[in-house]
Amino acid sequence: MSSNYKDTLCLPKTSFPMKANLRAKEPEMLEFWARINAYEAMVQASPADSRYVLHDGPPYANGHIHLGTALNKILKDIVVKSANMRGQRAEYVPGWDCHGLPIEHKVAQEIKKEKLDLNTLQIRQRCREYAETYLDIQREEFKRLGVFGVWDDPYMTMKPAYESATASELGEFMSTGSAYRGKKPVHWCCSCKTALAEAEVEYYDASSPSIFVRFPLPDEKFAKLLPPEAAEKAANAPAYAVIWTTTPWTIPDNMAVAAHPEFEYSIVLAGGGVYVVASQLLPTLVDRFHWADREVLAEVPGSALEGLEARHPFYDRPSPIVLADYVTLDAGTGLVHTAPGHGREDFETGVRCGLDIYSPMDDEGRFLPSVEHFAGMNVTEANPEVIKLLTEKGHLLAQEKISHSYPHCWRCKQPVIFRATTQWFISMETNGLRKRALDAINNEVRWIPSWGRERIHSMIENRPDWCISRQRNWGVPIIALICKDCDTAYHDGEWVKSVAARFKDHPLGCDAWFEADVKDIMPEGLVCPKCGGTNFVKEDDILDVWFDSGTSFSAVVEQRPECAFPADLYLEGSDQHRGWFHSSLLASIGTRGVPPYRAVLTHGYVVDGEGRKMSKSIGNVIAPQQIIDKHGAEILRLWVSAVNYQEDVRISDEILTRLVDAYRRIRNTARFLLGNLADFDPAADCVDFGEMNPIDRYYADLLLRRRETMVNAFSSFEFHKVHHTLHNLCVTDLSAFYLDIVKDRLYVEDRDGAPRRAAQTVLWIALQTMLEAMAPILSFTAEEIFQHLADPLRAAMAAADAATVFGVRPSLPAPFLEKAERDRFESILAVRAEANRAAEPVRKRGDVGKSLDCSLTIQAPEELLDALRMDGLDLEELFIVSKLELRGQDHKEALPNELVSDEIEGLRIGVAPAVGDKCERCWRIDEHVGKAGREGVCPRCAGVLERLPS
RNA sequence: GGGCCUAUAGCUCAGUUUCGGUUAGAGCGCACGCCUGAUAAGCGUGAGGUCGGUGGUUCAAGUCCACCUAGGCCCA
Repeated sequence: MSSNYKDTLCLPKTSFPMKANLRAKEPEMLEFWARINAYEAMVQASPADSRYVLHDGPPYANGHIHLGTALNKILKDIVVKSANMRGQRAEYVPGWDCHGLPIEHKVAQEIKKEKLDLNTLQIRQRCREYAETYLDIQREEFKRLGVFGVWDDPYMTMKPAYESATASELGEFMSTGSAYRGKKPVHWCCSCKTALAEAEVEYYDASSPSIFVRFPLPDEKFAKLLPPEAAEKAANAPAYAVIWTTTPWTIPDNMAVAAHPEFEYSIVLAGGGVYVVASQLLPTLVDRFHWADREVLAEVPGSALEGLEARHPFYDRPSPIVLADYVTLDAGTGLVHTAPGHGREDFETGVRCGLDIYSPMDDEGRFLPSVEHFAGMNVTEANPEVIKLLTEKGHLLAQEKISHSYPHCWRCKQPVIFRATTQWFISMETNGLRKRALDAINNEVRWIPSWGRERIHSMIENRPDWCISRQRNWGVPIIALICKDCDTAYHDGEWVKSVAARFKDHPLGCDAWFEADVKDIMPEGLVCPKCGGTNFVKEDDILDVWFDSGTSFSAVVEQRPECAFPADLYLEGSDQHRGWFHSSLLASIGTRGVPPYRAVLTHGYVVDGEGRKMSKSIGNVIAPQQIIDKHGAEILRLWVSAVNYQEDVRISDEILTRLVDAYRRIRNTARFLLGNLADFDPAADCVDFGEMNPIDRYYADLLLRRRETMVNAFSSFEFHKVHHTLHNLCVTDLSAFYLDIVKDRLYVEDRDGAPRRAAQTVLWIALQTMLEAMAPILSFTAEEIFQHLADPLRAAMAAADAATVFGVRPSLPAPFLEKAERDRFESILAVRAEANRAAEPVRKRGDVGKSLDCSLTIQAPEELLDALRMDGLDLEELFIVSKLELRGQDHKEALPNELVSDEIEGLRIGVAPAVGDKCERCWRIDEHVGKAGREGVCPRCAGVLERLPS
């Protein structure tokens, strides 16, 4: 009986399922998008004359994607999709970084396992295949995330055209004179006869000799550091600076002694000599050197020692004292033996102080014939001989053995040495590269967040010249010819570019260089400008992979029709201030004079729920695939949108569980809107704001304001603001307020009557607002909603032929309500909140159940009563009660279950069960039920039933 | 060891800039109710915070300064 009238209601109707079943649905949606080419449809729906160029930083084609790469790609996808949704054509050309050591390593391991002996071209082919394999794997993984782009035509740094562009940019640096050949110490394996990159070096403990050596210090200026009486005592004793080293074999290549400018040094009279050592280390040294009767003559800061001329302990040459702030007091003497050809810091000191970068060794680590005492000896052989010679000269103060962490070759496990080698560099100064880059950082690029500016600025400010050469196979060759007779390099820029141009037309790109005979490459009649020789060999170094990716502006942004130089945005993790942002800036400033990007956006790292980095050893690594398998890629996308990615972002089971909850809420809200819009045709049924009641007007305006907030948040890349706004919109604005309020009207009133159509008009605005905000983030769900829209709705939202939500460009009006009207309505909502509070104890007692059971009496000051008496406002509807009465302050008797408001001065609310019978159709309680000619229903419902078509 | 960054309810975020100024906010989750016409839904109420720590400036500090702790990125 009670359900007799259910069929006469307009209840929601939709085929949109409550349960998302993302794991199963997402692959279907991806297929659908591929079939209709949704990416292309999205791009084509945006005008070509308003472009937005996000240039993809290429991930390395090795291994599976991880949460960091997923975060990065999803952020890019949100940027691209939101740009299109706002009407800017943003195309996305994904790329991969293919050359370089990690791949060459893996391939080398395979080759070793298979016991093969391959030449350069064969190795390169294996590397190429390896990169392709992982590129394909990653491409599928990225697509699975719902990321849109030209996946069937990505850029790759190993494609012939790309390699040609890279080599050509090198030619440009050669032309301007910025590129040069120079010396630099690198890790060197004497048994493999090769340079090793940092990644190829393994550290483990080894035993080394540890020796303390005195360097004669016969400098007149030294005596001036002593007070007069001390100088007298020292007058007849020879002076020495004392150093410590664990690599005796580098003593022959010593060029200086380094002191820390701020440490205090003691000048000590002991054993007939005057010694300089760091004061703090003196006690340990006294024991070690058995200085029983020592006397400290003076204490001076390291800076006072600068420029004193010590002498090499066995060669007749100076070894000046220089200053360096890497000197420590952990061990040794506080004075550091400096061999610029054999250590990284030593090298930098050498460059800074104009020392010779001296490293007279061959590829096997044997001293050259020119080296007195040690010619032909390798490191192991030279160590005892150096110690022997120092002992003979009387300069060895102590000798021990020490076990410490020492670098070894990853391949042959032998200890490695530092050796100065010939490398190629791009000068930071020659053409003012450093200064121009710093200017661009300060004036021409927007850094988001703003501290990115300072970070990259200090890196560029302090970096040494860019070493662009690697002694490897898998990369773009450094195009140059080396004179066999005098080791001079020929690298004319135009010639380099002409060789680079050939790579474009070779099926394997720069393999052209490796397979070519030098005769076919060298310019006709080339003569060495230095020695007049004509015997040249090809340079066999390759380029640093950062040079490869750093020239993507040339290979991709300038060339692809989807892009335009300079790019609007580069978007990567904050590690790329040193990496890709850095190399791209130098390459572009160096060859184009302008930065390659207008803005640079960085995101943080993905860390676990406690803020710790993910690592295999801690066992806290979460793979994207795990999350996709459990929750779906959509939840991962929602996570990206929810967190503030400018800082490190946390992920954990709890965080994901919360996001699943949020997802369900958003989905259900959309479902409710769909259900209640099933019979709505915007073209025919929309009601003007001017004809709506105050509730509809307020919420229509509120939705438009929320939309404005979200559109702005997208523009400023504050996606977490979009997320919070969208979620609050669903939870509070819609579910807890508007939807709850207008359910009555939607279900009960005349299907085609103005009151119901007005509510639907607001729902229609809500749905469009949601779809617009969801599409870039919750792409799968937005599309699913779009596909469930009834035809008239879809036609109203998109061009008639739009087959995908990404073809939609909603046109909604700006917010329209005057502030005064908003404020007035909000003061009424504040009373509503108090009414809820008042009803709670009555409900707890069981006197009333749902809100509609209640009858409210509101007593308030006249001013507030005026506000409540708003034209056209049905307070019973707004408060969702069956009866509501207002009364003035002059009433003194207490109200039933009275609540005296703490929040609003003078407000009292009484709550009682409403009087009358429950209308079987609308469930309101009314005194006139059954009295309007229909059994069990109120007069309002009787009227509606009367008008129903039979 | 150096440069840059981060720290506000169990979780995700507001509030800090240009102006330091009532009782530090939201949503989720949680607890307790209600509803059964959004139903593996929906509504209501409530309890949760020494604003990482210490010290300083000030009439007044989540907000400004110094130091410390924990964590992250990049270097050494």
